[in-house]
Amino acid sequence: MPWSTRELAELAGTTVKAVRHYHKLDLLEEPERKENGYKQYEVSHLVRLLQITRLADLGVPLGRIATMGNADDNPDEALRVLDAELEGTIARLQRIRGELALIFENRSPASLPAGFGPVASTMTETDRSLIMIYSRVFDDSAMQDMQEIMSEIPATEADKEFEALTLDADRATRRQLGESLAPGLADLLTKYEWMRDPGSKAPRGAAFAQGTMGEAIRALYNQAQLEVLYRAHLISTGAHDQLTELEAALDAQERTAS
Amino acid sequence: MPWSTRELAELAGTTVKAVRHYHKLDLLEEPERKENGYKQYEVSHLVRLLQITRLADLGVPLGRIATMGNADDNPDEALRVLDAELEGTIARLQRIRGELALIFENRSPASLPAGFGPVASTMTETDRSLIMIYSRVFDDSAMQDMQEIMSEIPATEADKEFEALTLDADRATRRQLGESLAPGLADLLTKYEWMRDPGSKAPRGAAFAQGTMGEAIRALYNQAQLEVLYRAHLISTGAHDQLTELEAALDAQERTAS
DNA sequence: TTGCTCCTCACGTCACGTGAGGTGGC
DNA sequence: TTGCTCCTCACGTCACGTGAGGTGGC
Repeated sequence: MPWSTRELAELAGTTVKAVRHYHKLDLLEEPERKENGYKQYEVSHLVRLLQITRLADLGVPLGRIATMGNADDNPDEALRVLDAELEGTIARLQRIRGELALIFENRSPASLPAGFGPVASTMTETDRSLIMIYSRVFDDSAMQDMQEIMSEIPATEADKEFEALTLDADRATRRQLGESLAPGLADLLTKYEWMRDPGSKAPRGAAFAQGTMGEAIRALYNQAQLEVLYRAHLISTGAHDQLTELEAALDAQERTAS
Repeated sequence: MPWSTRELAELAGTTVKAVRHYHKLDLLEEPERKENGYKQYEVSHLVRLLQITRLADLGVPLGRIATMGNADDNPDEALRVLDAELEGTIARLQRIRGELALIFENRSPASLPAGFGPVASTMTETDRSLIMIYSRVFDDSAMQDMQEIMSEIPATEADKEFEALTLDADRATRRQLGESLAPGLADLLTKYEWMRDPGSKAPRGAAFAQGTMGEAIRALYNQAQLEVLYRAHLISTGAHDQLTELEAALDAQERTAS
């Protein structure tokens, strides 16, 4: 007594839909039918179906099963290929699990690049956004340095004040804060020479790096913070002329406003 | 200067199509557009896109990313789930690699159930088909026994003769071969008690097992072989009456034919 | 008649990729 | 005008799953 589609599927440990799918792909021959159109499967179909499901369970794509013939031949090139693919997949998944382990260990947000986990708790949302963007612009050595900075240099009072600085901060406050931040910035520029020329650590070019960094900083800080950053930058690089120019421009602005 | 779709995608290390896909799934907000309809992405979009690609790279499904909010929160339940899934996936793939290693080691056909690799070379195509089908009908202990039989009991002259037996084999040949095979079969029935009642090792029921086995055997052996098997079975189980009946039936058949 | 099986489309899933067909910018 | 970019559908991929809508068997 031949088998119905359901019986065949259950014998092979698969589903009716899968069997029909294999017919459509010409992996499995269609059997004779009864007068009413019902399919009648024979042992040959079962054997073939078992071959298909075995290979499919091993992870061989159906398209490859088709070209493997009956695959009862000896260990095929296709299986070697599959094995190599599996090796790669396993390695990739294990790397991911490694990253997840670090995330769990540090309770760090998943979106930070690897390595910043341990210092994530000391970072503001703005810091994190900047780091995410920088990691797309700078090379690994630069990111290493930034990580070092984050973990080794404690936030000063001035840093905290800077973070909290609002748009309406007055000029004296902005000037003082710029001056307070300058020494720390100068230290950084001494310790990390490349920061004077960040483009040198940007694989996609200095112009690209400058543009992206600028865009990020302008979006993430308010106007008062941007001025303070600019002041600290000018002081720490000894650009006194430009500092004088800035003060003059602000004088002019105030006069216009009043 | 805001970014175009392509620029944004490249900054984030992904593709234009992926970005558009995230829009369609409402994972990423659509930016303002220029008069000509071109999209203009800001830093906020880049930050969000980097979050999305990071999670997607970790293997979080996009639908889950959507419900994770900005996912900048601490290690989320979703990541624990993901980690557990990864653990399972890796284990499964490693099991598969283990099976592949056995296949390579024994140069055995992939479609045989695990364990039959080492004896595959001694098996005929018919043997392999039978084993594949039996493995869907009998439990592991029964399959273990069959493997033992295959590996420990060498093929006799009679076995080889049986395999080669064609439909036109004459009655004397059939009778002799049945008698030659009977002692081996009797040994099996002594050593493996359950073979007298194979249904006892069939998780899906004795009737199902009988039906499937019968179907398989009838399809894989020719009429002469089937008769020889029947003879050996009757002799080894001591069913002399039925053997006499068989001979009588064959006598009658010959008379009719002549 | 009822409930169950079998059949054949056709569309859905997942994360995009691949054109098609049209427009804008230089 | 040419070549390149951007845009929006619409369909394809992979291995089936999920109905829909209809028929046969008891």
